[in-house]
Amino acid sequence: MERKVTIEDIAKECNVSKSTVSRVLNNSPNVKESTRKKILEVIKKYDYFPNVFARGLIGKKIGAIGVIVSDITNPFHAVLVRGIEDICRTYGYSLFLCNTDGRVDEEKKHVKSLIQRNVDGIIFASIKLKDEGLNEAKRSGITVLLVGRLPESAEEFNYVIVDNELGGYMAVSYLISLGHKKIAYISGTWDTWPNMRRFEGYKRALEEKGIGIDKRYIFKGDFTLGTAYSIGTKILMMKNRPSAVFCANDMTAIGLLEACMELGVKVPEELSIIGFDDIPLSSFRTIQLTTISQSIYDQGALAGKILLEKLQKEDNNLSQIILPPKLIVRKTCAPPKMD
Amino acid sequence: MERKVTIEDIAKECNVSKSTVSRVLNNSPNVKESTRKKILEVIKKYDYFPNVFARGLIGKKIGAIGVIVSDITNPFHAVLVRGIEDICRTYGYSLFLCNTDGRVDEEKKHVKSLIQRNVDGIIFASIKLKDEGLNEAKRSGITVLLVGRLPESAEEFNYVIVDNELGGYMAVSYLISLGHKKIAYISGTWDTWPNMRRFEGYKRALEEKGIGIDKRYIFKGDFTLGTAYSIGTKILMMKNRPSAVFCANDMTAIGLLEACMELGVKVPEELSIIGFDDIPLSSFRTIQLTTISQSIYDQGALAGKILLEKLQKEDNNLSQIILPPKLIVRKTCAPPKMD
DNA sequence: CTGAAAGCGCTAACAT
DNA sequence: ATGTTAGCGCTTTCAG
Repeated sequence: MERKVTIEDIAKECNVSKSTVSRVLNNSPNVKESTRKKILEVIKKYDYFPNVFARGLIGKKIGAIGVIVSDITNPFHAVLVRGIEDICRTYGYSLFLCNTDGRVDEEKKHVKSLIQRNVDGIIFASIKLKDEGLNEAKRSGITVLLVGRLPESAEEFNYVIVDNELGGYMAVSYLISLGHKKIAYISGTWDTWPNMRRFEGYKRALEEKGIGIDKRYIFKGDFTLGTAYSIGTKILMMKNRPSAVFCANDMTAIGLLEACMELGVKVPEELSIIGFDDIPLSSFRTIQLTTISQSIYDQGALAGKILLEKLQKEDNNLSQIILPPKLIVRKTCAPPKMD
Repeated sequence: MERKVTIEDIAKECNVSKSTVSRVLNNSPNVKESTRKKILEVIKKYDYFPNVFARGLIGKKIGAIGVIVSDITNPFHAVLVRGIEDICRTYGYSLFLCNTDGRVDEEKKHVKSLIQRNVDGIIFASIKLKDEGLNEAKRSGITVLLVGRLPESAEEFNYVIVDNELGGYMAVSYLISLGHKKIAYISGTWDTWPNMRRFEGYKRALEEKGIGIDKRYIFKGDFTLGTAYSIGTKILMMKNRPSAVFCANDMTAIGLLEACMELGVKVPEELSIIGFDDIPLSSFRTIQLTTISQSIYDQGALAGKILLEKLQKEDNNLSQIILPPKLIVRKTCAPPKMD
């Protein structure tokens, strides 16, 4: 448990004042090349690093950001966080992980704690349509960035998202192009940005092709496998059963898939299923889900990159990135059975 | 971007010195009850919290720990981290997440950075048999705790693990009790504590029942689905094919399952498969893997709890907890086909 | 029981 | 180009 070496120690060893050491630490140009070199050497020799707290105390950057997700156990969030963390590492940043389970009070607590810790930035991955934590963060002056989801009004925020409306449109258009007309939607948690946007896309595709929306084909889920499973069994027992289902996310699709398995309904022969997200699970050989890809990892990495660049350059311009979704054709969609 | 309220502000408002405020902040007994009450009130009124950096600067606890995993994308780690984080939240602690991809240099970097940040403790979830980062952390005087895996010599560390040898023994004993004799093992990354211990269990079960070890039935994998899949196809084409396979972890088992699916081998009728870990995926209706449960979430939560208790009580005794594994019977094991 | 003052390690004026 | 000094917010002797 060795005493930690301080800027003073380095200064002494080099016969300079700590200001000079501080200057080379902060890349000030006003240092003679020879002294800079020497100081750098000694720093290396002692494996010295500036004390984060002394720095933090005077309000400087501390090289850490917070990431708020609803549940790291959800593969979508895990992959997203991984993308962010990888970027953090290359920039020498550390990452505070916060799980909220989608609860506003937990989110607010986390935001408060992150503000106290004076993090340089916060990435929100599980924003609500109305989000208090977000506003609190904004008010504190911390740079924030949204990934994957948007709140009601996002004009004044940095964000990286994929075009969820377009994704929904693509999914349903694909189903239609296969010949489907009776296309159901199993929603995610209703009052949520991704669900809204995907549903918009669903409606647009149907309307453009003159198919029209049948309310009996719209089911309210919550993005979880369990709920989707029970909705699935209901759908499969309907008299005028849909021939295809657009699921609000992959977990929902997989829940439905399980219901099919349980009831002996063949996919895609008797029912086409398309999801949204492209989580790792969806490409498993046992699943092979056709879906709309969000490029989750890339989305996370891009979000991290944009935030950290912004931090380093002290760039206060807004970055608002909308990525295109991608149709991933696997094995759960086929033309409808003629009957 | 309101100015932050400091201890000075509170002191002024209460007509006391900041020392007194500091005393109530630190639960010193030497404060008159009435002044304490008043100070507490004002603190609440201004929603004041002590500056983390000023505290950190003088070497006090900062209310944060680091968690080092190899990959948060791996469901095992995601669940573990979730367990830890939930406990952190109830204790008001923050959590630094570190991914290493199992690389020693990355781990060392992370450890260094955590030491610099003066975290109160570090939880290692992906320890190597020989682990430099671990020793570095130990040397720095930070409280460390190991979960799930142990290094070569763990006498001097806190840990929470499950008995992996016993788990392996239970898995293989179960297979034997079903009537299997030709039992293969697909290993994890060989030079790794869980793999070693599980393999020991495999051997003990076989030897105790007088079956003996057949080297042709031992395959070297690496805990990943992809590798397991290719090993799987090889196993299925063997002339004297095993009737059951003990897989070093669930991902391996699922890889093998996929190979079976691809080659039309029926599970469990033609091949029994048992895994290890019980990740969420294993209980999916499409998978229904029989496996050895590690109670991952509980393990994480317990680890977090023990570490934080230790931190709060400044308890330096060693805690070494060995949890029992549990056999989870689902649908991938059956008696061997008679031939 | 309470206050004054020193000091944690660093940066940023301000001098030189 | 470099040194001196004040100060960030807190805890902790040391006095009273």
